[in-house]
Amino acid sequence: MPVGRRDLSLVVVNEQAPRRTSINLMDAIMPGLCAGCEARHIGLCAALDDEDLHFLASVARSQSFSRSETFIVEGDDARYFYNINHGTCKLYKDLADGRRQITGFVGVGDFVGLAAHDHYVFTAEALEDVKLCRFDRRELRAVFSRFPALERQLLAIASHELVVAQDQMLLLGRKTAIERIASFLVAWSHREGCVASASGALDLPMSRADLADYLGLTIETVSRALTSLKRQNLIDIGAHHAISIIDAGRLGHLSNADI
Amino acid sequence: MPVGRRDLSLVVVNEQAPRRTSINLMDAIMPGLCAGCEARHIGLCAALDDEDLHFLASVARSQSFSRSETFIVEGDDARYFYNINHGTCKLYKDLADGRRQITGFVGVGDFVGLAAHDHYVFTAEALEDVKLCRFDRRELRAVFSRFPALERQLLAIASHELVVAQDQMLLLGRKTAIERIASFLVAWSHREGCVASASGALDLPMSRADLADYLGLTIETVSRALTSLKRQNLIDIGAHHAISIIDAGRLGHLSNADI
DNA sequence: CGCATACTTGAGCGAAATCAAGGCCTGTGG
DNA sequence: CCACAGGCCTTGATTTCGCTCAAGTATGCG
Repeated sequence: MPVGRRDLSLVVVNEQAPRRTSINLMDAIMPGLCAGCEARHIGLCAALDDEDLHFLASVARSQSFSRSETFIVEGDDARYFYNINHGTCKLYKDLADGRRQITGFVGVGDFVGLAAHDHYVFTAEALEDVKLCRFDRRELRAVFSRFPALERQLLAIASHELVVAQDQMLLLGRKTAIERIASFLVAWSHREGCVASASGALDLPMSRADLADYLGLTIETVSRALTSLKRQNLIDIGAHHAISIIDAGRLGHLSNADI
Repeated sequence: MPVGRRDLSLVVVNEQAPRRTSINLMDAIMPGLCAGCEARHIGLCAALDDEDLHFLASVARSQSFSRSETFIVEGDDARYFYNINHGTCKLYKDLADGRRQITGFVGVGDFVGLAAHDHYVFTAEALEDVKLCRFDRRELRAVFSRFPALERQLLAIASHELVVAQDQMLLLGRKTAIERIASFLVAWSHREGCVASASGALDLPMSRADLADYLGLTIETVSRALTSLKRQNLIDIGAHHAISIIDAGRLGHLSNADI
C-alpha cells in the first residue's frame, strides 16, 4: 500500500514550515514536500520513495503536549528523541532541595533528547502548547543509514549547541545580574520568529521564575534588573511577557558580549 | 611511494595509546596499528591502504606546545581542529574587563575545535607540555567521506560534551562554593588516568586561579573551600597540586549531584 | 467579582568578592 | 649553603551584590 503525501501528517505535524535557523527534521528529509518551507535542506534527493515513507512512519510519530506538561523526565530511560514542530519548551535539571537550572529553551525546529546517555539527563516541559515529532532512539542508526545527510546535519547542530552552552557558562560563571538579563534579551531578539507583533516587541513565552532559573538568579533579581533597564529607557515592559527593546545598541553594550 | 607504519608518526604522535573514555582519533582510524591501544574502535575495517595513509598525511600533522602556550585564540579563523595525544589544556572565554570563564579542561583523546563556527569561540592554552594531532577543518568533509564511522563517533562525542556542559551550567548557576569544589573533585577523580601515584592522590594540572575560573569563583574562595574540606577530613592537600580524596562518599554527598 | 498566581518593591542579611597581609615553596645567584 | 625574589597559595578584615523574607500590586481566570 503506497503512502501518499496525506499520510505525512503522521510525522509532518506542521506543514506551514516555520522559519528557524536550526533545521526541522521533516523539512530536511522531505525538501519540497512542505509547502512554503524555507528551512535549509541537507542535500537529500528531492523525492522519497514509498519505502522511505513507510520507514519514516514506522519510526516516528507526532505528539502534542499542553502548557506545563513534561514529556521528558530526568532519569527516565532515554527511549525517544524529539523534533519540535510548534511551541517552546524549557529543559532543566533539579537539585534535591529544589534548586533548578534551566539549561535551555528550545523552539520550532530544535531537537530535544540528543544529549542523553541511556537515561535522560534533563527534564523537558512545554511552556505553551507544543507539537512534536517523536523518534525512537533505537531506530536512530537505521534512520541515519537511510538518510546519512541527517547525521551530518546533527553533528553541525550539536557543535552549535556546544557553542551556545559555552556562552551560557560564561554568563552563569562571570556576568552580573544586569549583564545576564541584557545578554538574554539580545540573544532572544536574535532568534527567528520571536517578534510577536508589528510593535516589534519580543514575545517571551517564559515566566520570571523561568528566566531566573535560566540565568542563575532569583525572580526578585530578574524583576529588579528588568525594572532598572526600563528606568534607563533601554526596554519597555508590556503585558503578557512582552518586552520591547528600545536601545539595542546600549543593551548589547551592557550585555558585555565576550571579545 | 608507499607510506609505511613508520610514517604514521606524522599523525600518530603517541603510540603508547592512553586509556581514555573519549576516543583518540588515530586509534579510531587505525585500530590495531597502535600497540597496546585500548580505546574503543569505531568499526572501520582493520587495515588502511596506502592511499588512505597518504590522505591522512596530507590533512593532519602533529604539533607540540609548552606550558602556557595558546594554540587556539578566540576570534581567529577556525582553520584547524585538534585531537590531544598528550597533556592537558584549558579552554576559556574572556570578557573585555578580564573576567574569565574556563569552559573545560581537555585531556588525552579529547577533540578541540569541534565547537566553532567560522571563527573559534574560545581560547585553548596548554597547562603542561602537550602533543596534538592537528587536522585541517577544510578537509573535514573529505575525512568524513573517507571514514564515515568517524563522523558517527563525533556525534556521540559532541552529545556527551553537551551532557557535561549542562552539568556545568547547573554547577555555575545554582551550586554553592563548597558544592562546586566537591563536584569538581568527584568529577575529576572519575577521569581516567588522573591518579598520580600509588597514594591515590589526584594530579590536578591546573592552578587555583584556573580552578576559580572554571568554577565561577575567586582564588580566595577556592582556597577557603579546599581548606574547609581538609578540616572536615574529607580530602588531603599535598604539594604540586596533588589532592587526595579521603571520604569519597561524603564528598559526593556534599557535591549535591542532581537527581 | 473574588481568588489565585505572577510580578514588583522594599528592608535586611549573608555568601562570596574584594582588599590586604603574610606564608610557603622553588629556583637562582652569591 | 644561604639569601633573596617572585610566584602561588592561604588567611583575615571588610564590602557588596544578589538572596531571603515580607508586603503590596497587577493580572488573569472561573
